[in-house]
Amino acid sequence: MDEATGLEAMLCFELYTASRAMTGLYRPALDAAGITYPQYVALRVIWQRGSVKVTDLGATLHLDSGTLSPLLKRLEGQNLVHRTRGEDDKRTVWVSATPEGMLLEQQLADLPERLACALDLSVEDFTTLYHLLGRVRGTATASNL
Amino acid sequence: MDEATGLEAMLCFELYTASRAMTGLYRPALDAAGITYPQYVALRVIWQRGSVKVTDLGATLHLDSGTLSPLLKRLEGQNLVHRTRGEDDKRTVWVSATPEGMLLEQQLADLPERLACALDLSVEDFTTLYHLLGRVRGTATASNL
DNA sequence: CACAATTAAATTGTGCACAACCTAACGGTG
DNA sequence: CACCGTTAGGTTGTGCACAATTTAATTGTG
Repeated sequence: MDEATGLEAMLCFELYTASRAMTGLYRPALDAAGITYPQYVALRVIWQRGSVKVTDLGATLHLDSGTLSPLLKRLEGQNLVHRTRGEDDKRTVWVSATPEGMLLEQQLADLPERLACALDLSVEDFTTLYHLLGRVRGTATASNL
Repeated sequence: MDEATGLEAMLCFELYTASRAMTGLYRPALDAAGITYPQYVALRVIWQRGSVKVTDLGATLHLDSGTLSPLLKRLEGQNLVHRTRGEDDKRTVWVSATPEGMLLEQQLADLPERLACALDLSVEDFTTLYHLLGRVRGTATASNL
């Protein structure tokens, strides 16, 4: 259909570009808040759970400590989160939002809904896409070729 | 459904994780070939078109020179591509595959089909997902909130 | 209790994504 | 021809993604 690129049939490429386009949609609002998209999704988990172990955060976001350690350090540097070693198990680090970090939750509360609307998908298409993506992630994660 | 994360309703997060899971599926084969996923998609365009201007490559992949310049430099360092300044317009740089780079095309020829099968999606689901992703990318790229 | 195996984070190193800036080349107009 | 605005790539700097290694704390077993 389009000009020949050798990429037509690659679902992976569509995922790759759609994902980047979508985070680009979040960028203006997140820039204004002074955070990045990965920082934002980490904050959402922290907001929701109150206090999270780094391991659990990583399991939820599918990110390892190599990504999360510096990311959380930057959030801590901005006074958005607080980190403390576990008292029972001193290996674990608990992350929670500071008062300043909690303020951000209110400021960004309408963001996902607002941007989902900007996509101009029907509820059916949105739901279909959402579930197919979940299936792809599940299968791809489970696969060990 | 899952444990509460504050991420349930975020299509963007599903895209973000599904995309990373999918490129992870490509990783073993690409590691064996000595290239990364972004290098692979760039090579696919180069294989298809024979010779490409950096600008056109960037338009196809939705990447700018800040990403492509070092990426192509690394591919050139591996003797997979060759870069030459345009004769008519010396600002443009043409990229093409070396013989060694062309060999890779054969070696990786069955990759997308093989991995698409690993996803275990019906043809209908695959097509639906593919087109919805295209719509999302199009809308998200066009939006300027 | 001592010690090996495991686990949690952090660190290091490579490469991508993207913004901001820079330089060279081109193209048109006076 | 000289100048100005535009275009093509490259460079720099920040932050993420991920593999591999390191360190410290914990757990299990003899």
